[in-house]
Amino acid sequence: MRPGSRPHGQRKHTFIEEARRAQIVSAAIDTIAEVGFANASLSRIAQRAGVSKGVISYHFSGKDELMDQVVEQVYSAIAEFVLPRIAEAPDECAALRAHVLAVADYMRGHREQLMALAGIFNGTRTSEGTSSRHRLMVAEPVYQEIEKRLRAGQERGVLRDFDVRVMAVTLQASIDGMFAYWVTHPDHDLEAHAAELAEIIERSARADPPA
Amino acid sequence: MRPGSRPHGQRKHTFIEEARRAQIVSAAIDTIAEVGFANASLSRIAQRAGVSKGVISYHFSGKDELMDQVVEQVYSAIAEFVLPRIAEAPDECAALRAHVLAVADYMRGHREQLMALAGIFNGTRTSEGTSSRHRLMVAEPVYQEIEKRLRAGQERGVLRDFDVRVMAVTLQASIDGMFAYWVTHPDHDLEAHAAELAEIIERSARADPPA
Amino acid sequence: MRPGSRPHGQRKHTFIEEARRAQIVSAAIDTIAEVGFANASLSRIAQRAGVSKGVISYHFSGKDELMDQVVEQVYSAIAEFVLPRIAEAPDECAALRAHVLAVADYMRGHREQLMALAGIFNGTRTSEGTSSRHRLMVAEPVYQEIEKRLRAGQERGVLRDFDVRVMAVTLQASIDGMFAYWVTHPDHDLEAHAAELAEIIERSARADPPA
Amino acid sequence: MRPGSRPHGQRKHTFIEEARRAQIVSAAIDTIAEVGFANASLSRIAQRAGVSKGVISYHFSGKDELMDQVVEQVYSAIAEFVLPRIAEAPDECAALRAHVLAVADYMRGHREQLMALAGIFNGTRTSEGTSSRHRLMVAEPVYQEIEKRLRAGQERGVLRDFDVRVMAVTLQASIDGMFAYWVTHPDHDLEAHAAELAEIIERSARADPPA
DNA sequence: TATGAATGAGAGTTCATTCAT
DNA sequence: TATGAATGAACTCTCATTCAT
Repeated sequence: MRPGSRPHGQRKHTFIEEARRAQIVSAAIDTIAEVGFANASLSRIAQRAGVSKGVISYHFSGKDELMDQVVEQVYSAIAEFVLPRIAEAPDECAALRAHVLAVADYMRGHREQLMALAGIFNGTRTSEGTSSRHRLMVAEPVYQEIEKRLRAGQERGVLRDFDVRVMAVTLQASIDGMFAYWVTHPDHDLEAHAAELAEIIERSARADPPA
Repeated sequence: MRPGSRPHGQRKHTFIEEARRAQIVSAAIDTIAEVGFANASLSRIAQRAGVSKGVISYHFSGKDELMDQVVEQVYSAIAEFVLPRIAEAPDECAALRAHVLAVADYMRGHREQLMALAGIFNGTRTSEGTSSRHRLMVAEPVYQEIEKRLRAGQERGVLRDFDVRVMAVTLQASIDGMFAYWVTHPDHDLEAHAAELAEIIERSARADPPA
Repeated sequence: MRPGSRPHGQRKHTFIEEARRAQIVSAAIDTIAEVGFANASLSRIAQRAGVSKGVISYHFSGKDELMDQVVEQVYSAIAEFVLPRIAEAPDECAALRAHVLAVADYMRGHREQLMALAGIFNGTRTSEGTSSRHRLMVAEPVYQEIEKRLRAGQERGVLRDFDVRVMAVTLQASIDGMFAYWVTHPDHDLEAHAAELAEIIERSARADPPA
Repeated sequence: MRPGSRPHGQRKHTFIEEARRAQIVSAAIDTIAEVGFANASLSRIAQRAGVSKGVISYHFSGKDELMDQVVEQVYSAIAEFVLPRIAEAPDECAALRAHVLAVADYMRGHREQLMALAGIFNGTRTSEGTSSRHRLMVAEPVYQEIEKRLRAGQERGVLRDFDVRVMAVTLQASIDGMFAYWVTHPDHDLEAHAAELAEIIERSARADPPA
């Protein structure tokens, strides 16, 4: 709508434009993490960003686009951190362990970011009523990589013959659960939890030893 | 502050009173399932129930109490269905399988109910910003039973020496994940998923065979 | 309206009917005194009376009539107490003193009643915007008596030649002020205040001594 | 809780901002004067101001702040008008007269303003049920000045040895009563009333002539 | 670009009143 | 007579969005 007048669409953004957007996205993350998605009004976000409310409307087509940007940015950061760790793994079993441990590592350093992510997914409902997402802490490219590894592991005989989709969903859900538990129990030993979870996953996925 | 002569407290409720409450709770469940917790206003709920907005205020002290009732009712129903199935299991390993399969069975028949439950938990934020809950589909008494079984299984040597808390959290998260995946993929074979998940859980928890 | 079906108009009331009305009026007084007129909903009044909300609507045509009854009852009680005390006064000057002291006496024993009265007058606005009343603690018959006495005193030369209306208004306002001050300063010595006020009134009203 | 980026706190207000606030305060005064405090909803006030309801919430933190502003503004205006008139008085007796006459003068020109003031004080109840105020038409600084004058007059022997507090309360109440009578009897001669009242006050307060 | 101002819809809640039983 | 249930309007307040400057 109203072409040219607003930088919302697929336009090329200027540098200063991008800086403002990043600043606002960052303020949104902090705000959601602190007061929850439901209470993260544009007013509050603008206030935290130190800009006026109108600025947000100027740079984003609406609250929805802002939230989309938050999600995108957080997912990019996760993938950038986690993917290399998976890549280093010598085999598929190790890759699963690496995934769990890497995400836990990332959690420790980005609690707020991830709380915002969770807040958005939990608070945003599609018109059909429920979040269109069934996973939180796992970015799309990471998910793809995991599925690929699971299949490769099965082909190489390292992993047993489970349903790949179910295993992937379970893995992600377990990671999300770890995060949720940690958020509600801040003194919980995240590292130990990750180690235990890695063991659980490995045992559930690895091929039976030859008789 | 405390409202007038409304039947909110621990009063004895008449039959017709209880009927209305049940009707409203039911309308709330349907509404949340359809439009999500965030959009489930009292107006909409009342509209769906076919009553005026004031009726809800008359029968419940506020939106919070209504949501509490929804949660309570759904959890009661889950526990009533799942606990006996667990109880029938011959040993701890079977109990874990039974749990997974029972919950999946319940899901199939109560999709909307559980979507509402998820909606409430996801949409309700504490003042600190995130849901105080880290699990959804597992009612408190069921959780207690599972922890007890895990410990008993370890003592009897049927289950290996994992961290009980982590295993319980993972189990619940996996079940929640199964539900979330099914909700976003309605054609997904829930029964098959449950069977796969049960296998995953059992493999991750059972004791190693003697060498 | 709806003649015969409701006992609101000038019908003859049965004994039990009157008892209920008195009970409700009494509950209204207590409620207003405690929570203020603005917060004295019919719900709360009914609750305090131990009856259902509908009973009030049955016995009174509406909230307005109930409030009218409260005022009427309180005023009757005041007049019944104060008029004899004025009547005993030997002369007009003494009558003014007697009035002030009698009302103060009554106040001490009927704080709540009078707070309710004040609450109603202050809280009820006519459609023209302001209370139609300019005095509170002085019932109509008492007012008439005072005006009569003031005039008589002037005719007999005991009181000086002031404007009777202004003096009466000032007298009433001073009494209302005494009550208001006492209500906001419960430890205030009401008896001493009344004595001082009587002196003030007498000095302002009595005839100058002959030169 | 605290709202977004609204200009409520101790911010520097722009000129246009102040203009709007003044406009809304003015509309509030008119509305309260016309329909009474109890019926002066934000809707009505906004309607009279010719703005939307939200504007009030934008410029004031809530209804309470708006009412506070009304009171503050009216009291400031009263004090600004009355205090100089008292200051001009040659002695304490004249100061009392000046006070009464000045307030009456002010009333004549600001009927609506003062009706709004009365409406707010009468309509606003503390949790204990009654207005925390026992006087209306007398602003705090004026009250202080009066008490000071009364004491000074006693020390100089111009005024007799009454209880200062009681005299001050009575004076204020008499003024409030004059206003209330005038409001309910618009044709009443306010100037004559004030003159009579001044005489009443002076006679009640001045020292006895030496024998 | 950025802002403060304004809007209007919608939220939850309270309440006087009505009515079938 | 008395009740509990229901109504619908009105309340204050919040918020995403729009727009003139």
